[in-house]
Amino acid sequence: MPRVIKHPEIRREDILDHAQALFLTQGYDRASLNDVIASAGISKGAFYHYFPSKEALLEALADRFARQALAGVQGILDDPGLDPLGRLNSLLSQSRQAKIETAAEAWALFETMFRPENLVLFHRINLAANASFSPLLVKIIRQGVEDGTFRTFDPEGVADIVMQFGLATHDVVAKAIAGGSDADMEVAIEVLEKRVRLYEIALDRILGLPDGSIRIGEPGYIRAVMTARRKADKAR
Amino acid sequence: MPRVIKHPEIRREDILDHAQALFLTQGYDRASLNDVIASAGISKGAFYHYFPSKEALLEALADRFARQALAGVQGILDDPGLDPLGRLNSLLSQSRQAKIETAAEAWALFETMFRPENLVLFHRINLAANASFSPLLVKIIRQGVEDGTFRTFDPEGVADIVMQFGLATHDVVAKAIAGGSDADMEVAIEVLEKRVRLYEIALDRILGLPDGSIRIGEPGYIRAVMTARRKADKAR
DNA sequence: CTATCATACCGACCGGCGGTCTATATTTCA
DNA sequence: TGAAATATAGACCGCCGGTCGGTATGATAG
Repeated sequence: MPRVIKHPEIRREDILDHAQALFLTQGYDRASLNDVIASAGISKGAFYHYFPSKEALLEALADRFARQALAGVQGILDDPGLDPLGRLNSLLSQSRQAKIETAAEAWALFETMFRPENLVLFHRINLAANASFSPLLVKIIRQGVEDGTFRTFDPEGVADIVMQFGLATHDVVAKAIAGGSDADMEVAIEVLEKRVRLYEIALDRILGLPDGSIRIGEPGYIRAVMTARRKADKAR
Repeated sequence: MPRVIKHPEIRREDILDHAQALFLTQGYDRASLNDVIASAGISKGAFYHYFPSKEALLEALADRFARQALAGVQGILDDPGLDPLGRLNSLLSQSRQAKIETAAEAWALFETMFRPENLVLFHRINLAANASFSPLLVKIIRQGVEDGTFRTFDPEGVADIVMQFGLATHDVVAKAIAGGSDADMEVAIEVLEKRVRLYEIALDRILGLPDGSIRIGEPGYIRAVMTARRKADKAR
């Protein structure tokens, strides 16, 4: 039987792909290394040739996630068509408004990301994302402070709060999505929209802006994700 | 050899004590069940008589933590000597101002709590603490809204933000403590105090209070913890 | 074309893990 | 006092992440 040898980088990405699928569905702890190598169709020796440990695999996966997420938004920083407030709003609504047609994917992600068995994976991704997003945010806020749009004595701190709110929003969305009946969903949507409004106003005031300046995502997005969920449920 | 049989509840607490010591020093994943039972001086059979799994042990530990933490503050809710703002401030500074003489303990806790291997343990504790603290916070904020001290349309949301800030502060403290030289420490203290001031002002504005109303802990607390750290370092 | 060597890969094997199970000791109380 | 309920012991199980000696493959130099 001839051994199939792919280009090293492709093989590495291959392993990451299979690991991602398994980790997201079963969790980092529950998906064993044997599962990963079986899924990828390689031997243990091959795996340990590319990664020094299961832990390192997790780390690489988190890095890849963060890099992909960052790639989608880093154009915002230098977009000459936007002022600082516009940039901040673009960044805040990016992941949400992006493409409503992928709401089903968004649901799948939310559904898996906040399951407790994915805590470790999620935490790593978060660390990596934080490390790449935070400087971007800080730059935007600094630009705004310089041109007088924003008022704050601690741009890094505000950036941290923005990241916290972003994460918390995802958390609330995940909880809303987890709900059962249609009535539950409507209530959850209301709660969620109230929460998002609170975060918007909070950021307005922290940055010394008039209420209504900051806009986090489209309200329709939540309903779109929920509808995608309903469809996915029916399909089962 | 006569078998020593303690009162069931005492035995359970005993196991929790030993597990706590091991989990906090080595982390939940690294400390094996065998380590726990060896430390507690019991057999595997005895352990599984009291807990259905290692996971359940973790859960019980988190619950105990949360219960202890809550016990220290629940008197605040009904303290007739405090108005809503006073209650909120008491709650916010409680864990910090409490007893400066235990700064060494506080350092030990911080030092261990934020180590990555304790992520799982810490997350559980946090969930449990959140579940018990949040209703308390919501009640206080509602009281304030009713008597006109606070202005917000989403008390639960504000409570969530308060919890977020509290956690983030701990995180920043932990990072500050992790630093190396004395100069590093001074810088870290400055950053931290700036951050706390930001959180205070943010909460002021979110709740429609004049700047300077909310007070999160004593500024001296941080320095006290840092000093305790320096002592502990020297002792080693 | 061939010898050489680093790279890519294989899978049996290892210690230790969380958890199960059967047997036994101890307590409780009719 | 004796039987049922509770508490404890520790050998054992399947599986996990990781190691290791060995083999196949590809690039390079003579």
